[in-house]
Amino acid sequence: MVRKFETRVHLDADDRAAILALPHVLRTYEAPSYVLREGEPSKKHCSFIVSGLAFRQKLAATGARQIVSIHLAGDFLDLQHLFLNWADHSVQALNRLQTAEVERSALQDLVLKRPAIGRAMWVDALVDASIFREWVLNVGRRDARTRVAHLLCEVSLRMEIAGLTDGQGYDLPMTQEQIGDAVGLTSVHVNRTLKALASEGLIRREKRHVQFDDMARLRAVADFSALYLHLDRTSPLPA
Amino acid sequence: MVRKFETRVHLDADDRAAILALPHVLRTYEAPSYVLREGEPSKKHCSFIVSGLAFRQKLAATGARQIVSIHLAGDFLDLQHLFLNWADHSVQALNRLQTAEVERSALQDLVLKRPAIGRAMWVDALVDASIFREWVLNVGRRDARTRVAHLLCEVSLRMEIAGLTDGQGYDLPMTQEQIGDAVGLTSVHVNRTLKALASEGLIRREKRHVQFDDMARLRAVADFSALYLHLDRTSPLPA
DNA sequence: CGACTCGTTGAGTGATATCAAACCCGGTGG
DNA sequence: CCACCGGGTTTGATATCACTCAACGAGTCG
Repeated sequence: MVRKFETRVHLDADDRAAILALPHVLRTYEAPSYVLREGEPSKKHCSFIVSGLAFRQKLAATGARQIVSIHLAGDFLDLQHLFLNWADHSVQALNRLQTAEVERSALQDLVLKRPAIGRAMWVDALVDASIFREWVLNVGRRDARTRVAHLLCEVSLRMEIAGLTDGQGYDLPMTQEQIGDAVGLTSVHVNRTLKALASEGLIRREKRHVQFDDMARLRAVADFSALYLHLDRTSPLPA
Repeated sequence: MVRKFETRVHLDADDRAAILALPHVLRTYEAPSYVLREGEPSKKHCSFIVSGLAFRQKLAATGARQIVSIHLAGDFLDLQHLFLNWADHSVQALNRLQTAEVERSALQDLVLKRPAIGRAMWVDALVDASIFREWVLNVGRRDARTRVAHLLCEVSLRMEIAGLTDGQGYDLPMTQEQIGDAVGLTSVHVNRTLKALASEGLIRREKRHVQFDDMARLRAVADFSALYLHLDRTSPLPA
């Protein structure tokens, strides 16, 4: 399962063995529990998602919450803190979440000493950063309709890639309040926006299941381009 | 000068030599010129700032611009793309900008094969990501006053650390429109907000020079905590 | 059958955007 | 030296998107 993540980025040689040899602990979290808390010193271990969804969040002084990214199977949860001393944000489970934990120091070693693995991790971290940038744009410069459409598109595509859906629809286990916190809107306004999208025929939904009939049109509305997800396999530099 | 950056993160052994041995080219950009353009394939070289300021930006379909981060002397400009194939955003000079360029492949090698250097670069990239997250929060969940105050605080502190100011004040070579694009507001509203901050005695300004009399109070207003900048030297894991 | 969380809807408000004009100032050219 | 120009700043008037407050409905859990 760790391997699944590795191959996604680009082929490795035999250091695949090194990864599989990593001692790891499986762990499950229930719905709204914390994997990591803002302000804590970094943990001794580093975890990534085996199944389920999680999100990163930060709090403003007013108490307002901002969800900063969403993660699904195959994503690292605290790669972002692998080399830092303090957690600058919290990570929380969105539904039943299964993670695999490995020793932080062991992972650091792997990353620093095995070039192929290091490269894979770099790609992962840089793509995460790219997503953050896109979110800054999303939240900073797009109107409500575009914002939530964009979120739906991103999650859809990433789920599809992770093999969790066929791109036609999926269950998004987020409350409208959480969606609002992710795109910088009120739950009330998210509700209205979702209804508007539905009445335009851009999405269909019942409960928390979302369905897309015309992804192309939705993407147009969402100002969505998959470029920032860097889905192309990164070459070891064209040599 | 490359060294300055390295020591900032944490001491290295003799691979300092490896860095200094890197062939590099100095280059200067004038005010509004591009260092990198969104959508381009990654360059053959990787540059970081010797002097001057630069910023990253992305465009929405409406033509609206979002500035996604600001960089000053010592910052890497395209570390963010070191292992990716396409630029997902543009980088532009804010004033006269001097950069040092090194071969991308040479840098990759260094990062992947020399653990100490790799660690330093990791820290740099992860801190950048942390700043992106803070910006998502800033733009998503704070009101105008807090947003621009926060931007002023961040730039001030980072400049101070880079030795470019004493924290009492500095020249911010951004138009109000650019400030707006950085915090997700209109230039008009930025103007009003700045005036409000000034009339509250939180900042003094003439032209583009900003002066702080009571940084503590400004930070309180800005909801600013330096935690996300991860200024503490990162230890190679407490061993 | 409460009690709770989440979703939905309405009415009223407010923060920020939009539009437009005036102003300031450094630069340039006559 | 002055007139003009252009980019940036400042200000006012008005518009609007999204927020707030509040209530109600539906589903779920004990």
